[in-house]
Amino acid sequence: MPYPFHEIEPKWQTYWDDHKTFRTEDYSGKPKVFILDMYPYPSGAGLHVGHPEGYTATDILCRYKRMKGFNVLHPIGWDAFGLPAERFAMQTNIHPRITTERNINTFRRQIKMLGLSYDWDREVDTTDPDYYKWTQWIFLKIYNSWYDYRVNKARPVDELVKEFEAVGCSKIDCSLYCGDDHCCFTADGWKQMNRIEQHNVLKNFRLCYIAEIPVNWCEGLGTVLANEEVAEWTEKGYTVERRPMKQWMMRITAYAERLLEDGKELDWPASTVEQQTNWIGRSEGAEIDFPVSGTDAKIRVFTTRPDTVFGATYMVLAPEHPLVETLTTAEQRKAVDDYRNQAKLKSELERGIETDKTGVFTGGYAVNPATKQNIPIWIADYVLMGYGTGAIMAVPGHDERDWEFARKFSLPIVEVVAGGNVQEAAFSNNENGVAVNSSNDEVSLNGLSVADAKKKIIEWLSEKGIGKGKVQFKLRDWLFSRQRYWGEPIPIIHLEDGTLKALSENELPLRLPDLQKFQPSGTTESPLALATDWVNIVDKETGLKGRRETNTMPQWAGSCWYYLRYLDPKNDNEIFSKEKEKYWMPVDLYVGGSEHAVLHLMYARFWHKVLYDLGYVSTKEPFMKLRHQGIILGENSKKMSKSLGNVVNPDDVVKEYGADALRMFEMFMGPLEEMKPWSTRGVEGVFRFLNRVWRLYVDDAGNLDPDIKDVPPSADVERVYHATVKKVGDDIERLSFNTAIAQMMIFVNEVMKSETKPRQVLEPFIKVLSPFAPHIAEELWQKMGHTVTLAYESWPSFDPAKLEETTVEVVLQVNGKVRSKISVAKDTSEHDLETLTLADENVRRHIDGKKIAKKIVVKNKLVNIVVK
RNA sequence: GCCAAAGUGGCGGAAUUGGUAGACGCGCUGGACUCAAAAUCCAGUCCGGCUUACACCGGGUGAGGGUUCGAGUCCCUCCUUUGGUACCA
Repeated sequence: MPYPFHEIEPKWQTYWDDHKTFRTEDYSGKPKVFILDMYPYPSGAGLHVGHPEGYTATDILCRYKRMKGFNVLHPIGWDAFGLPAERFAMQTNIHPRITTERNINTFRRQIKMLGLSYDWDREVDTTDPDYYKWTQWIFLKIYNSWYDYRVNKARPVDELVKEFEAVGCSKIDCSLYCGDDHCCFTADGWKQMNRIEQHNVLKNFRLCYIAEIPVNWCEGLGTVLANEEVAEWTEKGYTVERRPMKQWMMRITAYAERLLEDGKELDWPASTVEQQTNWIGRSEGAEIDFPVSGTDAKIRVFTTRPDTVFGATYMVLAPEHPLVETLTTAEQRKAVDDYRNQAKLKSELERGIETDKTGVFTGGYAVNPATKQNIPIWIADYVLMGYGTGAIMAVPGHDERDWEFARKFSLPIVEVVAGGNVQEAAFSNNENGVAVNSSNDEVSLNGLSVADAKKKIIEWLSEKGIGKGKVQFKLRDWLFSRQRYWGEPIPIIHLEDGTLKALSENELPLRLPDLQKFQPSGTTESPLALATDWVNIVDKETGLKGRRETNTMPQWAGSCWYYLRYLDPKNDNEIFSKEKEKYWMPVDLYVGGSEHAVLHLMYARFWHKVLYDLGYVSTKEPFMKLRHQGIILGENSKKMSKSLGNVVNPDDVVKEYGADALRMFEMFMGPLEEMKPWSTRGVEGVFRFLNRVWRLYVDDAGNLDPDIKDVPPSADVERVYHATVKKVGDDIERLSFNTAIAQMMIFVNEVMKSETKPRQVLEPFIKVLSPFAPHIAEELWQKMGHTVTLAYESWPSFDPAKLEETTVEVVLQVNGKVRSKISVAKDTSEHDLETLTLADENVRRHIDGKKIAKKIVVKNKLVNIVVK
């Protein structure tokens, strides 16, 4: 008969619930630790076996830390806005609120079934108006802030207005905001502007703004997607097209440098930090203006190799570049128009697949500012409008792409860095090269290293006002709006005079209106556009008619700050109390899937930094230590999927083997971070172990085994016990749960072998087991005669002296090969070891008649005799 | 193509600092208990050779090379797998 997990698991879950065993006190005298799980999206399919993996790992750590005397914050909640619920609503007209609630209830039941020690009084739900009120509040904070590059932080727009009133924009580098410096104004100039004019100046500064840009429109989903999201949905078979649309953007680019810099200090998986680094894509170089021949226009390019400017023999603009229109000559008009139309039809993806270079000549020429020569201007789709300035100076001698293009269209190739053969291939990997053919009347780079040449040419360009050093990022601003119903409404009103008006804080939450139908509006607007009563309003302050923003926030919004709401989840007056934030933050350990490496984890860091700048949080970074749990594959080592029929349902596993067995198996499978296949046999293995544990303590009648007595343990049992306490503790700290479980198995095997059942080791062993298998542990603890939960019992200590064996096995090697093993007293001297080795029969066989060249003796470990 | 991580028995994996490779579990083989089965318990299990047996010998951590008394662990080259990225100027 297997042990009665069916009875004891619900029993203890009820006990923990009734006693609020895991409720966390703020400001207890104990040291704090904040251990966070990535909260789930409560899908209709229920929990899958991937969820318990990360959740059990953190649960074990939390239960261990409680026993070690820590005040542990370990909350859970629901990332419940999202597309699946809305798509279901489109098909059924059942309100997503209803399906969401149903799914949350399922998830909550399943999570409780696993015995996870969350503080359920801190549960959050992103779709709850009491929660999204604060998501909207943060949106307003971001909207009402601007990034002050002088002090490198976000500041309230109010302060900017005060500065404008005092000194105009004289102290601000406007080019960082509106992109040109012709609009500058004095204090008087500011005061003379009307409301609309002032509004239009400020919108260039806000961290949140509306822009008309080419976005990723997904017809199938009826919404736009952020660049970061495109891959996910195209993989699922949706098509995404580029389309210019007015969308809300967040100026995450202002934080590029800090996201990069602060990321270096985090205890995160290196690959995750690197993914973010790559996504941010910092490169140093220069912006250079190339005058267009015969006009006043200039083409601005970004290059990382300003030192090669003398080798720029032509220019290339992206087909969408605004100057193409004016540059194109009559003869080239048709070819250019054809090419541009072709390029428009091609998606980014198609552009990427084609490696063959294409392009057409515009007929226009620019002047290379270094050589003063006329160089032709082409358009080609290998230049992307979205990066840099959408235009390049082409240096075919030292850039592979330019070289290919020049070859194909017979454009001149000039060597400006010596060391390669530019007629045969671009010499681009030339950081050790020396500049040549690079001089004019004013400046010469010849003979300089690449690094020095860069420095010198940037100086010259700056002096002449034709260029300057520049750091360019691949990161773009975050496309923040979605054409959906089931998301947080954006608390903004579009007034009839064309201005935007943000709601004030006391108007929050701006609730979603109830809809009867959830189909797309038929235009590119969200279904909210059809809720006319909700959408159309009259602004009380100005009397102007207005229309509410019909876009909603992306799913990431709620998860950008949920960890903060856990600190003070019921606070109606403020987002969270500052004192509580100071006490609990930062998150000490965050565990979740690596699929969020650049999305959630970067957006959350961004919001956190804005809140930090504005003084609402006290740490620069939210998540100090991050670990990813690996994906669990199906039994056939393939990704779990319905179509392959290899999906494992945690409900079934718990029904058959119990939650403790499921938890233990998921931890025993292998290292937390690795991908690993499911194995039903493996579950049975740990289930067998739990049954052995049960039989160790409980007799056939279900009572505490009378053989458990106050008898001294054997030397072996005692040693293994102390080793187990040490190893399990150490392994939990290292999140190395598989080896901790192996050690517990060794302990149980050892006690089973022994004649006696000494209470003095068996009782504390229950505590060691309890983080992993809390239900069976509580039950055994009770059978031992205890009346309250063991959750706050202190973790057993071990005696280092007891760990040490009095005799050790020493390996005897000849030429590095093991020839014999001897058992000697611990700390036998090196001299004695050597003597013993040379006397060993088997060693002698291998050294007799040979010359001993060297003897290596490592105390308590080995002796190696080297012979020739 | 580029970047990163990883390759260990029949399988999942262990070896934390360069020092006994294969802990622990699964599976398999044999045995005990049983009318029988399940469950449980005991023994064995990297591959090969030799042996009645104890033992002993050879090989072995993706491949090849190197450093070292000694390498799964460090270095070089290559192969494979997984993840990320893809004309980013």
